Amino acid sequence: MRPVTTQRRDRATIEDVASAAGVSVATVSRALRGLPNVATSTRQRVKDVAEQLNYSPDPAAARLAAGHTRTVTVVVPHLNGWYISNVVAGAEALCSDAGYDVLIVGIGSSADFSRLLSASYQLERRTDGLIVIEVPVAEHEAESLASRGISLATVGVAAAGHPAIRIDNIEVGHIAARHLVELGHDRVALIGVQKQPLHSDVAVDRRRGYVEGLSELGVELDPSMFVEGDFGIDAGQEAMAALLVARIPPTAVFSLSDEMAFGALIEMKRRGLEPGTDVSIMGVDDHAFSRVVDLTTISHGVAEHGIAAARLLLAQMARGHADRRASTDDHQGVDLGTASQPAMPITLVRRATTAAVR
Amino acid sequence: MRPVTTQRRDRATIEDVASAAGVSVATVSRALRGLPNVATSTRQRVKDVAEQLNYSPDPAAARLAAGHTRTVTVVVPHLNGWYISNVVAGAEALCSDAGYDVLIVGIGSSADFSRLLSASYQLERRTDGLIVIEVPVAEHEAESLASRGISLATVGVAAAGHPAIRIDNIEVGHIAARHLVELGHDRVALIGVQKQPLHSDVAVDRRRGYVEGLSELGVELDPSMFVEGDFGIDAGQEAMAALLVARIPPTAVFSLSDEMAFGALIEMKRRGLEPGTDVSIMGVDDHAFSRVVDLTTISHGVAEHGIAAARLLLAQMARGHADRRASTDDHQGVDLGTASQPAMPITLVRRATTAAVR
DNA sequence: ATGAAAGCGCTAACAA
DNA sequence: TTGTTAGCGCTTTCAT
Repeated sequence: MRPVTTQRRDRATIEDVASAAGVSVATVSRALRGLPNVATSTRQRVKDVAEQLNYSPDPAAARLAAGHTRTVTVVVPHLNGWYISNVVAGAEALCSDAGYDVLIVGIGSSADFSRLLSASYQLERRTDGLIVIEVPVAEHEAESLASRGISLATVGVAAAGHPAIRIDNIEVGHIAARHLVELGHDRVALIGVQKQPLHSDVAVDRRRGYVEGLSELGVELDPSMFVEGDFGIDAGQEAMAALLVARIPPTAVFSLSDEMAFGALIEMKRRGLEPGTDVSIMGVDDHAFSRVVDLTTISHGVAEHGIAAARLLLAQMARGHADRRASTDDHQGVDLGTASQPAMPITLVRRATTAAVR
Repeated sequence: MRPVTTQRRDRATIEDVASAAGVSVATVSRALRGLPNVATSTRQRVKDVAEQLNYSPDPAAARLAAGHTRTVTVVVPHLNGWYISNVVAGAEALCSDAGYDVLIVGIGSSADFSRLLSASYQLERRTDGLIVIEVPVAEHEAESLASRGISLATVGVAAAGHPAIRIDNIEVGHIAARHLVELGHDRVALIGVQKQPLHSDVAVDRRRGYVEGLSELGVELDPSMFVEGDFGIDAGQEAMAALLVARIPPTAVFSLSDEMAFGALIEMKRRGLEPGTDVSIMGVDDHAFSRVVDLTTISHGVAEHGIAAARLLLAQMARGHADRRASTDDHQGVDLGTASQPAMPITLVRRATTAAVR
């Protein structure tokens, strides 16, 4: 019964490997990291010894010495929405396959985000890259990141000079307008006018596209038919309640998110109204649950968005490495990130909650 | 146009603070970390200087020197289920408020988890504590963690000797049995027999409680009425389809998760069956959308579970610190973690999908 | 209460 | 191709 004192000294260090393989630590480091200028035979021997000793470099030591962290940070407004969880899932899978640790940070307000970026938080000492999901990034923030050597890819929002995964939200609005008008609706509402704490421009764009689409199709707008919503279920229910008591209620409503549409559905049921028959309603997201209630919606990738963002980020970080290796000299910081990717695909999914006006 | 070479040398180090405050680095370190044996005046001065210099310690350096990481790792089977996302959300919030970085790792198979724990991954160099959500932890794994000084708290699964947040899943089964039998059902089914890649015992326990409850109430069991399901929507739909084509279909079904119940609902609608009227169905979780379809379910905390787990973990880690500080000598590793917490509360939520048998 | 100095385990110049 | 060595920025004895 040995006195378990501490678990000190059972972990192999680079020196153990070096002496066991009969080379210097520098060679071990090079060999294991796939750097050039190592004889194939040496490299193999080192690898074998390392494996046998169960060695792998201490991340903290490597970070301290090398200056980068092999860590990516995923920034989200919250983790309990369907869309965001799925994006995170996709991003995490790819990053961790690529050997990166992935940190996650939930942002309650834009103040939280500033704090994350504030000099004193030492973000650049914690992470090599950021995947920011639906949290707006101000121009000076984007620049600050670039100048600090932190790579960035965004999802659902844009950041000047950095790659972004997004869908064409204007087009989303157009599609909704077209679909509803084709069904003969002309008293149409919208749920989801900005009211979020952390406001991105997805709401703004979808709305704009909707408005544009409607007027192009000659449909008159009634501003009172545009109601607030934070993209959650409850907001949707409240919004629908407000719409249904209007002097002249809408015959169709476009909800900027499926979740709000679900709330709206609750309210309709409460009032004995049949979706599609009494009032048409459609959302955006193709939430897993939309199929359950047969909600017409506009579908886009989810995990795909996370994967795509991760891919861009990884590429950017790899490029950064190369750069650093190549030119120790100047290059104006802010040109990283080939920016604007093509918009991700979206498609209208016609289901039962929208139908021709009676 | 200065040659932006690199962003080197604008970050304050502990030495900058030391010299600016006219003390040694050791004193700065003590002062800033709230250690004893620092004159109040000195401490204040150091703090002021640090603030002014926008100093904060480099995490990698601190980790390397101190041996712990101020990082907690959340381990999940996947991130796209409603329950798990919410648990993660709660845990993340608490841990990051406590000043910990939170890493997230998605486990595809139990092999992935073993890899995480394998000596060569150096988990103890990456994290101080683990929150494991619905990923089974083998006994030797739990011991290994304890001996390596990694704290552990689990959610939805147990790990010998470590605190766990859980609900009484046997009781969940009992509640379901009682509810259905009280409504007069006696041909009852169950959806969700284990079929998951990473199988915990929640399914086993719920089922067992259900079976027990039913027999206690004198209801006969038909094994063919127990069908597989991986807790997702599609599985629920398939399961329900199978049940409905049985020679004698059930009059009520208990789905081990709300999501599977949603799938079942789809199938019922597809066949023109009315939930509650034609067949009663209930789930477990009180998923956000259960309200939308008026699903009877068994509710439990969600974010609360994550928060509770985080709380236990933080306490444990704090205790670990104290221990280390107090006795540099022996103490049998595996006694950390006061283990078994009381089960978290659960409640039956009666809604429209269950009703008295006709 | 404070300081000096020895690492923590690795990476990256620079030499050889 | 390989080895030597100077850090990276902090924590922690051990002195004082």
